[in-house]
Amino acid sequence: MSTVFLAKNKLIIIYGASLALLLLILKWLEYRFVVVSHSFEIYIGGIALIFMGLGIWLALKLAKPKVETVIVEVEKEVFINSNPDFVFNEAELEKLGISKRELEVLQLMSAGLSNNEIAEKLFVSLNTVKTHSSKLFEKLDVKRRTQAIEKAKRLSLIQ
Amino acid sequence: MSTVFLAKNKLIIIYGASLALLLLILKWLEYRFVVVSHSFEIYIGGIALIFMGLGIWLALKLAKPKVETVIVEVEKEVFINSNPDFVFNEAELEKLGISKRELEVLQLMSAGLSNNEIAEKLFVSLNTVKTHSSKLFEKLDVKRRTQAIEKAKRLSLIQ
DNA sequence: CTTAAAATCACCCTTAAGTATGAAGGAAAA
DNA sequence: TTTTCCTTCATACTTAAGGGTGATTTTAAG
Repeated sequence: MSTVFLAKNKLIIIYGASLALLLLILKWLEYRFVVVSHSFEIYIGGIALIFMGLGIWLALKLAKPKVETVIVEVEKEVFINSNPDFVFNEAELEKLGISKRELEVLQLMSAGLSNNEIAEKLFVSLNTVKTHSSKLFEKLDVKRRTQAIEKAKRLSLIQ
Repeated sequence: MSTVFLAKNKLIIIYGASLALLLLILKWLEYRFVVVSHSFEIYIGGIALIFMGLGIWLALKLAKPKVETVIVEVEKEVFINSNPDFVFNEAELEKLGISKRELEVLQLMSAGLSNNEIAEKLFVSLNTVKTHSSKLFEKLDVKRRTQAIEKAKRLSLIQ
């Protein structure tokens, strides 16, 4: 308890001790002043210097440290896989009669997946994916998946 | 020149002026001391307070600020699908070692053309297109043309 | 409760895509 | 001048993609 008290009030104790020491020096200087009567300016100068030093020390110890914040900008590239100004063209989707599952297949096609990978991802057979893609090509009036991707992107059916 | 000098030595000038003012106060207090002979302690206390204040002010003014480095990660959004502000990533193209002809094939692939159509358009044989596309896939580290298109768009190699 | 569309899957077949390997001419760099 | 890369093309082969047809089950709408 007492050690904690000492540690917490360390600065105050040091400051108090310093003041006591200063008073002693003052008394001694006063005595000297009485003996050597014409050293008044030196005495005042000493007091001034000591208290200025104390002020500096106090300020440096107690003042909140000035913090100069240096902002280092670290560029972190974030690839956005979605166009911010992408608006899904639901009207066109309905107009073409493309179903939910077909759209899913289309999106995965566009991501570069093969029919087999799409089948695995959607937990259906390869044949199912082929059926979906075939119907998709009919509805989009295209012949290949690459054309389907190009057209779907152009029509804002996919991002 | 003189204004610059004044600005640069502002602190020193202010400090000098403060010292001059203090000397005046000192002299005045000295006069008071002569008149009212028993106010010595008050005089000393005043000196002490003034110089301590000066010390504190000096310390606060002249103290070197602690430099705190704050690393701020600035997310640099890299949009890849937006057509209007498309910037061709030539650096990435060179980095991957993709040739002019390979880029042409890539662009036509992305437009939805088949290898045969690309061959016709570029007046080369189907085998040549296949060679180009194979090397393209190697360089892009992909396995299919749909993947190549997706990655190339992501890297801003094509629009 | 029908009915139609959607989703699922299968089989067979054709075509396209992609791999591997080799080769030859041309242009630019070492 | 040699070397390297690009471009071109060929053959043979494997795998993926796509078309056609038919069938079953599920789901949502009339």
